[in-house]
Amino acid sequence: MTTSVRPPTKLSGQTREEDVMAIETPRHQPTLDEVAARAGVSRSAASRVINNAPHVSRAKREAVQRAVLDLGYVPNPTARALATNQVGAVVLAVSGDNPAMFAEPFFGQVIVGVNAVLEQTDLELMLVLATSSRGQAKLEQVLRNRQADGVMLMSLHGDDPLAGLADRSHLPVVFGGRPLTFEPKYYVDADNRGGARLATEHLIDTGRTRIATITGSLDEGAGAARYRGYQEALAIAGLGPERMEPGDFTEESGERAMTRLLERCPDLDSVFIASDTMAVGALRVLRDHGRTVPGDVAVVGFNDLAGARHTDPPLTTVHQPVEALGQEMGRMLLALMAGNDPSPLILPTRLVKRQSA
Amino acid sequence: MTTSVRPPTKLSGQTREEDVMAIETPRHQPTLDEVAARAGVSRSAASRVINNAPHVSRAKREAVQRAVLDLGYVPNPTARALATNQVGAVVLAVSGDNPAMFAEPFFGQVIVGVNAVLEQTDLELMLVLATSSRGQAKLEQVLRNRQADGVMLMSLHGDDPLAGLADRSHLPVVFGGRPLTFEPKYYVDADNRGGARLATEHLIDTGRTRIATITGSLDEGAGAARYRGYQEALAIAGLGPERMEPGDFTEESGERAMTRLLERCPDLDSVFIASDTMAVGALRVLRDHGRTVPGDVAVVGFNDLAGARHTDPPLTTVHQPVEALGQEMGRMLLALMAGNDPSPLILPTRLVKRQSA
DNA sequence: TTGAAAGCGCTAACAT
DNA sequence: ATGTTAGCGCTTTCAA
Repeated sequence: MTTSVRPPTKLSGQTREEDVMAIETPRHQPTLDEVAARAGVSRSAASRVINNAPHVSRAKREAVQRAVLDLGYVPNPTARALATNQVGAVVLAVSGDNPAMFAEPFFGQVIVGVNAVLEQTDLELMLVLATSSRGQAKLEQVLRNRQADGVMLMSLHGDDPLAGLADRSHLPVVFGGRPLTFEPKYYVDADNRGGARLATEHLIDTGRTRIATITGSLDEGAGAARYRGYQEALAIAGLGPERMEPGDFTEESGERAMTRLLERCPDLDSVFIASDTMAVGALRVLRDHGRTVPGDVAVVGFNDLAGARHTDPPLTTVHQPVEALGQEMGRMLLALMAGNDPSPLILPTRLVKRQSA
Repeated sequence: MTTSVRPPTKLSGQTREEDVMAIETPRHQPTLDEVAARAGVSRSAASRVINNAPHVSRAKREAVQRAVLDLGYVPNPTARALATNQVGAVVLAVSGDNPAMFAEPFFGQVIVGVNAVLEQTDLELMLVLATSSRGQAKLEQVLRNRQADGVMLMSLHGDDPLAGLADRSHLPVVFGGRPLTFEPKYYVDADNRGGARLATEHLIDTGRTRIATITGSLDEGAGAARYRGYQEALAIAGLGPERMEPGDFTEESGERAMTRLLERCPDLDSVFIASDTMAVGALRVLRDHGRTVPGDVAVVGFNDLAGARHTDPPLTTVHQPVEALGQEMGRMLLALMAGNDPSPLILPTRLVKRQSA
């Protein structure tokens, strides 16, 4: 009945504090001193046991362990952080101009991967959506204040300020994907260029000769790499001229680009599209223009989204191991934090053949 | 060239420490004592200014402010946390048996919403995927150790242990969605029951009389609520008997359920399906069985996923404001942490009419 | 209004 | 092997 300033957060107010005088009264987190007292040893001894450092007699070690168990002691991470200057957390920062972009399933998959490896450790995961200037400022705070022991950076655009931020922090940094303007020392990337080549070569192998492309944002690493893969495949096969129309990974841009492509190069017999999302838009435009797929025009997408199986016709596309990407980012960061010097990683992509090409 | 134990994390090793003797030498984070010294005041005075507490003369206040600016002082959050027992972070925990589930766009959207409101504050966002027992243990750690000042809990199943965990932590907790077994004091939910009624009533209004349903997991709040909405609409219209077949929100379960439904109730003229994902599977089964949509069978889904627009035919479905859900969860948690007593919230859903019904 | 001093809970250097 | 002693950087009594 008392109205306290602190929010009343019990879900079910069934037990009052006084009711329980039993052994289990976990209101108070025991401290290291209490453990030491209970075990009849000095605090440093207790500390040594807890961080299993050497120089502790077997007897004392066991006494401390018992006390820890009895008291249910858990070291206070904040105090430890203050003393060691290590906080026990890493941050995953996602760049981008549009916050909503983060809602794409891609990031969720990456997080699942990252989480899978972090789960094996005692590190916590902080998430920063550095999509607004406010978001960037927050990341800056986190890095400056060392609220994290390591950083993962994703989907940087052009000359993204985040790279500089992370660099200045002198924290271990791993990049997810390579920015355009420089090659980070530590990164995990999907083989976008190779995947695009695979896709284009598949078009070539199935007899197409007038192969167009709709690119993603060319100021992003992935967009540029996929475009280069297309160009390479064409060059190797001696199949110019290239027919390209830029998009920005959105469905609408896929529609617009396909429309323009149809105007500019009515003779095209196939198109490699740098994302499934754009491909969905492009398929609709093709249908509206009376072109059959894959009869008149073969289409290959990129990403292998869940929906790619259900387009009409089902989309042939390039699969990239997104969850593995997250896992490897996590592993690489752990390696870095352990003082190792891991190699950058490029994960293979593969073609998933369905009906559209 | 020196190989240190600490990972070398500079991206571009262009400047050596000695090179810069200029004003900008931000290697060392200034401490409060340094600010105080620079301003010629005591540490407590400086502290008061920084936390804009009263009892500081105008002169000193300004001196401190100048020193802060000069030195680029930022309080150390860890030290502050140790002293105040408030860490400046909140945790978003997602329950569920399958980690991969988190990859669904739903959670990304929620996070975008949560982030939008957290961005206005100095709070950091921690993410815990409590999908494995290890994940649950981590959440337990975080709560026990007070590594967060507040908790948001999502998609709890049946009698999820997370609820108890959060309760015992005595931290402010808000639920995203309502668990089945109890009604939390603070929650934000979408109007699942209302949405299901809307959907079913639409079927009724367009002349359907033999209306079936494919439910989601009935041990989840959303699944159960949508089923109840269907039942209510039928009851109000006097349109029994109900034709229901349980699913679990996955596409495969949608296929299976639709197949069984067609066997059990070959006369059905419409079906309300508790998720778009299941609806995709069901549409395929209907097509395979030669039933036209919406001619023979009208179909309404739930969620309004991005893909719902592109099914064949485009799916009529119930839209829920997912990003707003995240925002309101964030707001509610802030209110709780500020010592207020916010009301639980149910966000409206609405029917999006496309071609399938 | 002001400053001194005592913590917060832990780690680590040092002496024994 | 063990304990003592300083911190880590901040907040917060308390006395002046």
